[in-house]
Amino acid sequence: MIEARHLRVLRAVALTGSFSAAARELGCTQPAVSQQMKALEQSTGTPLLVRTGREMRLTQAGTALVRHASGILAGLTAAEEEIAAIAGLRAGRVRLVSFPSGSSTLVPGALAQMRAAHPGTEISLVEAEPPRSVEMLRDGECEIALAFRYPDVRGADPAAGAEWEDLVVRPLLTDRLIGVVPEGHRLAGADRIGITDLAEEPWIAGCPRCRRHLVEVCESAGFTPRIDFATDDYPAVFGLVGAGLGVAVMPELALESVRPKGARTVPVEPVVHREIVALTLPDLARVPAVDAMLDKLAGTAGR
Amino acid sequence: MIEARHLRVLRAVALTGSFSAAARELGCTQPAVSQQMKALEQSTGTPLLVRTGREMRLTQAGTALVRHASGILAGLTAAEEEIAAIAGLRAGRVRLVSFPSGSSTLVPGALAQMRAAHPGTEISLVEAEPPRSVEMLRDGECEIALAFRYPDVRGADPAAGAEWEDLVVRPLLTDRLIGVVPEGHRLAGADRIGITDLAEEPWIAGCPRCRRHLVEVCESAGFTPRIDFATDDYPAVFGLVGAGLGVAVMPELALESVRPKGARTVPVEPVVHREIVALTLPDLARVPAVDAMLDKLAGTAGR
DNA sequence: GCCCTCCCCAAGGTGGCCTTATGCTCGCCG
DNA sequence: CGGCGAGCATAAGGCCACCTTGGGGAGGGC
Repeated sequence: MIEARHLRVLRAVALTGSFSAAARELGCTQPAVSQQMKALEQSTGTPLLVRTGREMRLTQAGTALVRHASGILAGLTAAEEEIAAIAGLRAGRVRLVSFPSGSSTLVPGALAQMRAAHPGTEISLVEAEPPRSVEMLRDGECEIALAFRYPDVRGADPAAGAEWEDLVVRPLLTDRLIGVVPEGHRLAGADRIGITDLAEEPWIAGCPRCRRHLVEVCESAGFTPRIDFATDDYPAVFGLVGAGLGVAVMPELALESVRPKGARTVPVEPVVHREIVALTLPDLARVPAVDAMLDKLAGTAGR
Repeated sequence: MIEARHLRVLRAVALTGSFSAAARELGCTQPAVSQQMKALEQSTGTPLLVRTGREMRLTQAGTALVRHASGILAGLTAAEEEIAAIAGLRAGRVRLVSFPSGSSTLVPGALAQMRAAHPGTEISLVEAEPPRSVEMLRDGECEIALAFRYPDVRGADPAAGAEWEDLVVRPLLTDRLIGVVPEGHRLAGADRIGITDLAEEPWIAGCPRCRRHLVEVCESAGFTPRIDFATDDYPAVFGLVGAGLGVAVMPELALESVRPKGARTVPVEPVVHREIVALTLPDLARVPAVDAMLDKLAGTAGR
């Protein structure tokens, strides 16, 4: 079983023509070179070097091995360089999965920072809502999943925290839910409204996860919301609310990129927070490009 | 510094998808694989594997390394196979240097045997007289040198034995010198003649080495030969003797391939032996093709 | 003839590698 | 829901490989 170390030594010997010179070039002592060559000859089972006293020559097998060695060692250094490029952030790919309102706000800034700081890296983005995005992360389809979670409302959902316990959870920012009512609504001009003020209204809910949380919040406030519509699309929510079909709550982050046409936003009490986090696998968190991207995401979220 | 052993293990892990399966395939235990992979990740400085609990996946750096590994390991096995072919006599080159009367008698038979026994080997032949052929051997221009030597006549030539003391000397056969006289010579019909019978004759000597030995033999017999001609070419010796220009002695081996035209051969006393040997370097004697060729030479000489 | 270089050899110490044994987690199944 | 098997990590122990130091021998150059 030929080892790369043997080939490096053999090449040095073939190049310099002596054990001592090879040892100097390799930064070790001459007996070390001598032993390596003996070991290599033993592992190949045939003499590779001819010691004539004055000079060191290669046998036919030795020249054949040196001929192969150049290619093999070139392949090895190429591999090492590619790995080093990935480790040194001169290359590397990060596949990011984000939910829609995250990809429109957090991601672009972080992506720009990443591209500026490490031009060699490639960041790709796919949109998916949290349950699916975490699945993708576990299935190896991405390196980072942006997700969000709501705090336990009734303490009855231990799975919310346990769901990610084997993942690296990096908090990015916390936004809050804002009420959305039609322009002509009786509460449209209020400074703030209580959630119970909307108990009798028809609701327009968001994604399944948000919808479930909305129900929990309302139920802990004492009522069950009547949900007439559900859509992931925030402009659609505004459209529905603006058409007077109901009320809604919406993450503050979503407001940054959607114009509330025909609707008014009003802070809601009690304040409901939504925590936005970046998720990755423990091993992937140690990958430089992933780690750097997490930093950029956190940095973008911090501002 | 990536080692070939690491790549073999990594490839097995990537192929099987688990450490245990890789260990079974490699014929070692699972902790061994685990340690190897840890060492490899440490030497590359970046994670290569993602342990998700259920399955083992590669990171980008890992896939890059596996991609390189296939080429590197292919190169290594190719090198090992070529070496094994040389070691197993399915390939290999032996450059033979012989003196003329050897190459016309010993060499052809040995070469035919070698070709029959090991068709993959290549044997080349160059002619050179002993001092030069040994020099070629030492200079790496051949692997085997056929040479001859005469026993010490006066014990005054320690160099004759010392000349080859750092070489492997393989005796092939011993022939003897035969006297050559013109057909009409007074001793042409003798059963055998003493060397002193030729003390007053003009001599035709051979190569420098043979000539020197002739002088030594004659001087130890009590006279100094008068050498009128010297030539390496045995047919020329016969021609000169046949023309009555002198007498000569000649190795018995040379008579096999030269017709003694116009001259008669007569055994000479005291019998003078010439030892024909194959020379090689100690390291080269361990090269299978060289060793096999030495065997064939000895085998041919034995018959 | 002396010296320098180069190689081999032997001995000692250190580190790596493999093994066995053990604990843990996860997924499966009765 | 608890048992169970598979798979990985870790720790400890033994062994081997490797490197270093020190000494000896041989060859070439001044």
